[in-house]
Amino acid sequence: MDALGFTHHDHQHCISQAMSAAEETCAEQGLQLTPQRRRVLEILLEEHRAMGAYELLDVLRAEGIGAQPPTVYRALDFLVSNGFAHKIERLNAFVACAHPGERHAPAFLICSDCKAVAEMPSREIAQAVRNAAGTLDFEVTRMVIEAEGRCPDCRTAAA
Amino acid sequence: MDALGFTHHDHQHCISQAMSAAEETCAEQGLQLTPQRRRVLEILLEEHRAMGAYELLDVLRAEGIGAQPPTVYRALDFLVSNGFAHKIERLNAFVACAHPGERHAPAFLICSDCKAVAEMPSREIAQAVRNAAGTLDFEVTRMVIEAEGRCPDCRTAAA
DNA sequence: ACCGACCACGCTATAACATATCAAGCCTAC
DNA sequence: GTAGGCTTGATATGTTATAGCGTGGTCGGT
Repeated sequence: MDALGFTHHDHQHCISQAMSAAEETCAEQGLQLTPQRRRVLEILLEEHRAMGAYELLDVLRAEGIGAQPPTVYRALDFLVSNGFAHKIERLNAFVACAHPGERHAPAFLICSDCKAVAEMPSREIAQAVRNAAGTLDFEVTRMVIEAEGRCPDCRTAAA
Repeated sequence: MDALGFTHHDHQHCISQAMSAAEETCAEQGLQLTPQRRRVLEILLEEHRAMGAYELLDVLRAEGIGAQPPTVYRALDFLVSNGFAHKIERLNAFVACAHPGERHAPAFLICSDCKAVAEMPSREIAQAVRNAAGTLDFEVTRMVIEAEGRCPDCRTAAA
């Protein structure tokens, strides 16, 4: 199951593209894409789905890296802070960003059946949130937008 | 700090009103508002803010109820499932519903400074989410909409 | 009255997620 | 070369959530 979008595509291509984008952004902004950070991002891109921190930890350990929870959380903090990955609050899990580089409020679709996660267009949603918040004189700095339901594949399968 | 809305109001009134609404709804739908469930809802209404499950547990224990984590989580499951309370995913915390009875996709404002939580109007946001999901042929059954930022009081205080 | 289905609850244990803290290494800038 | 900042390693602990199993109560059918 394709977990970043519900459409199929050239997987190797999007991994290398995303890694290049990350390298470029880090170079531009003086951020250090260290081996751990790099590897965690690669894993997220390879697996192409939402993964828990401890699941990532297992992967690192399987590779012989004697990692501890803080190692993974630190890498994730870096990736999330700099827009290379997002946290899915509903799942307490993390996913590689589908649009690195672009400034955006992330918004997700989560399939209850197959657990796939996709980023969806969020401009109108973000605007609606800011409007609603504005009526209460509230200034928004960050949004969590996550919709749960059934992805096209699972709808077809269930029908 | 007022945690259900950012406006002040008659607190006792909204507690009794919400409890009545809950009783009525349960009676209508054949749901059992048992003592635990009732007490947890009351606590949420009284405290009028987002509370963690273990914080609720502490309150119950302080009252001499020898509760365990599953006790609280079961009560919360019931309340959330039936629309009497909501979970704030961003905080891993729970809050009494500000509009019990009304069918609505909840949407929240969370103040980063004072931690107050308010429900905001969600109709337009919910529609925008459904629209965006529709473009990916995704059927939405549940939404998490949470905006973090600064509430009017804290904005004023900071200025 | 008895039985079985269903539901809520009590309890123990443990899983899963996340952070505090302190020490050590490594750049690089002055 | 040494001070400061950033990254890492390592231990421990804090916080949130669920699994699993047994008990008792209620209600409808017989």
